[in-house]
Amino acid sequence: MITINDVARRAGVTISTVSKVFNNYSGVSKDTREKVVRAAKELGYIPSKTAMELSRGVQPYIGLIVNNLSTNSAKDEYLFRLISGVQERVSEHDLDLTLFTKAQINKKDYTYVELCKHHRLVGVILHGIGIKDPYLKELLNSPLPCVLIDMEHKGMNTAFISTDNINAAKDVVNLLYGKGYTKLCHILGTADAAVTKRRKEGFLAAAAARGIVDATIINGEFNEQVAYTNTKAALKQGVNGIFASSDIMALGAMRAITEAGLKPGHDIGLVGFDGLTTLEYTSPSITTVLQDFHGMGRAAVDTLLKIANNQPYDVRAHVPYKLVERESV
Amino acid sequence: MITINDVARRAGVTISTVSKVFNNYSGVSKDTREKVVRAAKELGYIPSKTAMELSRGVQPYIGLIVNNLSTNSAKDEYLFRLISGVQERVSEHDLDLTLFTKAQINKKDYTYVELCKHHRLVGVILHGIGIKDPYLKELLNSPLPCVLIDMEHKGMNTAFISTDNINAAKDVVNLLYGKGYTKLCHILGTADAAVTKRRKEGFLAAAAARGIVDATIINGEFNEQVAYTNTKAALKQGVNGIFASSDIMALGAMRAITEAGLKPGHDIGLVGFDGLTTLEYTSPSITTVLQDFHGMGRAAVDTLLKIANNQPYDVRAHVPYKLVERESV
DNA sequence: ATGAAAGCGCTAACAG
DNA sequence: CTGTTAGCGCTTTCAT
Repeated sequence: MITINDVARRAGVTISTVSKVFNNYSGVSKDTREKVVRAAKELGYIPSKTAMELSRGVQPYIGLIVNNLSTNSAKDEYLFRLISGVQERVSEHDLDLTLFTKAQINKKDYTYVELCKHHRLVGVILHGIGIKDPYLKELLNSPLPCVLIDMEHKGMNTAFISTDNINAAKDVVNLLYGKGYTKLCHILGTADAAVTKRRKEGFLAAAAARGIVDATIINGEFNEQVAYTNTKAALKQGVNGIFASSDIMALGAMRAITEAGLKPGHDIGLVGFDGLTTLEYTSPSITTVLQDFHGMGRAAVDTLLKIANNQPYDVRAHVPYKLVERESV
Repeated sequence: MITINDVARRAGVTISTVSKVFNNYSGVSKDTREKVVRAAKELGYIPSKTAMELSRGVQPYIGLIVNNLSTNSAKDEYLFRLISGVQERVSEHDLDLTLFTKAQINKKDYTYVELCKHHRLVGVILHGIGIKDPYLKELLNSPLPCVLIDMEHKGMNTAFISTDNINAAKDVVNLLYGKGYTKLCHILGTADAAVTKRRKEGFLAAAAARGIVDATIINGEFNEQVAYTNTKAALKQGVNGIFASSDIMALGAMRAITEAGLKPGHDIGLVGFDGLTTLEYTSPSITTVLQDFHGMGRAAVDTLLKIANNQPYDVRAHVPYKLVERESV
């Protein structure tokens, strides 16, 4: 490995001069600078990031912890968008992203705090970690900067980022209502998820505002099959405007609807939540709330750095969503 | 930051003893070991990865360079699977994954080789980097271990991993033929992609084996719209068995077919390539070749480490695929 | 079994 | 402007 010493020797200067050149510091004559640059190029010198980090004492890594990376289901799509947004913004800040999954961390029985310290993370972005996680609390109560995506646990240096689930849900209800679907039904996600609660909240508020008090609420657990089964039952009760709390569940609902001989967008209105590409290609295509996970990823990085740098930051931030109207309403 | 010195002081030993304890070396009495462990725990000591790396001189990172992470199209799905496989296997080896995109690298005008050196990569896995890339050649000709996914450029410490595109394409043809679709049409991907060539090769070989010499070949450029347009024209020529070189193009072809008043799986056979979830949800659902990108990611990591450790490795390896038969044939 | 000391590659005062 | 020197936190001989 070519080190700063090799370059110094070749250029006939000392290592501190070489260091100055590579850090673009002033106080190096043009001549020397050129000599150094030439020597470095000839030797193919690349500064060691490790040594820089150690001597500078900086921690140029941002962690992203997600529940699972290999579910192999369609809903991975938004996780991908999240990763892509985080990665993009991290690299714009000249930092590196380090990706972790919950399973992998647990296997090494690290706590999250230990993980962050060991990996020199300035902070960590979390997604899909349930509050039941034993180590989450410790992390949130530590001074380590955290940004939670779609989660709402309080912590000391913690911020939340999500879609404005309440208003999005209201928009959905208003859309359904506006199209004449008034026998409303809401398919819930898993009960402990913050997004489930918020969307339900928005749904109920908007329904009430329209004078609807007999809306049906069923469980879907963010699962296609469960949504399918329960929708089937709900259809027998005569609902005609279904708002699923996730696209996966909308897909299940759609199957139930079709099998019941009904036609979404005609006899019945159906809206999902997430923005999976797949919903564009079904027949009929399904209306959904398009969440900007890429944007959330970017925002999360910025917020994290603000926290880390003791700058003022919003504890709760929303990223714009878009209600995409398709054939199913 | 708590360092090894703090622990040593507290435990009443020297840092070399602490180091030995944390590396599980022999030559430390049970008593001392316990003292050290206790002191470390009390202080919340976590060893610095940076310092370990520097003093050991090791490079525990594996790079994954992809063309682009933010295309926001359905085909991101397989990229996600690739990342997830790489990440999983990398972590099983107790290494870290560092993710790069081509755009981001170019912006910093690094060559890939420089990037790898600076980021202390033991090697790099590449996907979607065109041979026209000016820095790719340099990388391949360097001693740096490389594994290429779906690419076929030779290099000095380089291996390729992909689906067995030729045989998969043959299987597709045989399936279509077996179902009675004999007026075959193949929609090509972008001309310079290795996978395009291989799939075409398989298609032609299998068609010829069946005595079909008048197969239609059209361009699709891995683009839904292009595939749609060209399929429309091909349909007028009377083709009835279409093999698209990617699922995205199959989606375009499907639209053309439907608009022409034909019914896939009835009047016409349609098969895609990739395994996008979306194809499961279209009506009719579309038959496709399911590629195991997760497995490719895992295999890539293993191969990379073999190259890095001077172990024998297969320059070319295939990961099993699965022809998933659905309603479109 | 334990400790002293050199060194990994680089940065950053401080001298000259 | 350039060089000297003391770290950064840890590993690793080599003595003791």
